[in-house]
Amino acid sequence: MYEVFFKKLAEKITLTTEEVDLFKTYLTPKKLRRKQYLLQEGDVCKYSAFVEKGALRSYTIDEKGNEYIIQFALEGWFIGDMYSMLTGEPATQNIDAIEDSELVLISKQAEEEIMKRIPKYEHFMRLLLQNAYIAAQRRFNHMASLSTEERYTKLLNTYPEIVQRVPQHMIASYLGLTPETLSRARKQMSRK
Amino acid sequence: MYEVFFKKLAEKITLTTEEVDLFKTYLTPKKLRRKQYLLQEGDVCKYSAFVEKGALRSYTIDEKGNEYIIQFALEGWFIGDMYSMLTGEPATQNIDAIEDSELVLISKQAEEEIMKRIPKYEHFMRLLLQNAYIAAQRRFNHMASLSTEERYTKLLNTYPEIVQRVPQHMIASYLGLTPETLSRARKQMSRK
DNA sequence: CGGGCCTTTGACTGGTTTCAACTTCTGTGG
DNA sequence: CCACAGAAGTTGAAACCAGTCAAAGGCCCG
Repeated sequence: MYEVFFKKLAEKITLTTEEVDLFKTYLTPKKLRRKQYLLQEGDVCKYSAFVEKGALRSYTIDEKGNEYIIQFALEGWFIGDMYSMLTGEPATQNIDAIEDSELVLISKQAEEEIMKRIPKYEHFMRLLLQNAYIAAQRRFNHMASLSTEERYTKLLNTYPEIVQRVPQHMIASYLGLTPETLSRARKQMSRK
Repeated sequence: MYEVFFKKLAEKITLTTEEVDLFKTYLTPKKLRRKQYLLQEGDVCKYSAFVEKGALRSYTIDEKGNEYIIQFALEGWFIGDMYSMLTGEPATQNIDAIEDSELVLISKQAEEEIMKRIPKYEHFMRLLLQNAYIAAQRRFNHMASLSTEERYTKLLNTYPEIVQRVPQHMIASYLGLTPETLSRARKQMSRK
């Protein structure tokens, strides 16, 4: 149980078997069916979720019903509405499963407890957040400076798994495009 | 010396006077004139900088010479090319001063040392990164879902200081617009 | 006081969105 | 296992928003 999760931790920090056992007492497994919500806008986000298996997305919806995908999470990724979790305010994001998925849930209190008792975990989270922030900056920059085709190509090269497993209209949303525009860009590109 | 810096730390963690003294041995003050570079694309980023006074920006430049502003940093903010600093690879970002500024520099090694000797500092950085990441997600979302005018209004409400102190064409770049488009949007808005 | 940078304004262009129709794929129930 | 309904993807035409290029005015700084 929780293999992927502890493998992920092991990439950055080393835990004793006692620590692993202690750690596990704070974790909750959860399965999600395709299209099932982990979090709906308006609810308070109580858990950050680690993906053991499957694929999720987080997104917001505006007044007109348009979806804006913030993040995908495949195996080995964390997902959650950090702002809602931090402040206890209602979430602005929705999170649901793109495929049948298996998650590891960590509540806010659990996370704090773990960090207190296993400080290495805070170190791990700092490194993780650092990478996430760098990636966010880079994504931002690409969004601003690259053309439609370049953005799609970049995604294809950086995260081929995502492009393979996620429906195209969600990819479009993630890239800040309409499905029609992405479809046309792909057609254009295939002519080469 | 370093008043703003330690006030910032005190918002999240409490240091003893001994710890403060120890901390100071790792810090380097630096003054920057308006338009002076802290970091140029191609150089390796050796320091993260904390702004005691003044205003800086980080940005990238594409082949055509267009600038894309990633971040502003006023008093109390950190700035640096985290990716370059983390990996030791040449920076892709430029950082320069918008006003005459006073900085506190922390080298990568210094940072690691401090975290080892004062673990509370790693806690502080985790919280900081968490907020930075949340802000980045939110900015991203606004970029995708809001109109030109709404984006400008949002910035005006969230960071009025930035809009006041930073030249308009840099605001435009930060919002992902040309200076002309921002100028027209402002005109439009003033008609109300 | 002068020169250069910043901002504004105008005309034109082009890429993206929007709306609508059609095709293809998928999964669910009979 | 097939049939069918809904979802996903494609294609076309028209409208629109922002970008580009060019020029003029204003303001700041040396």
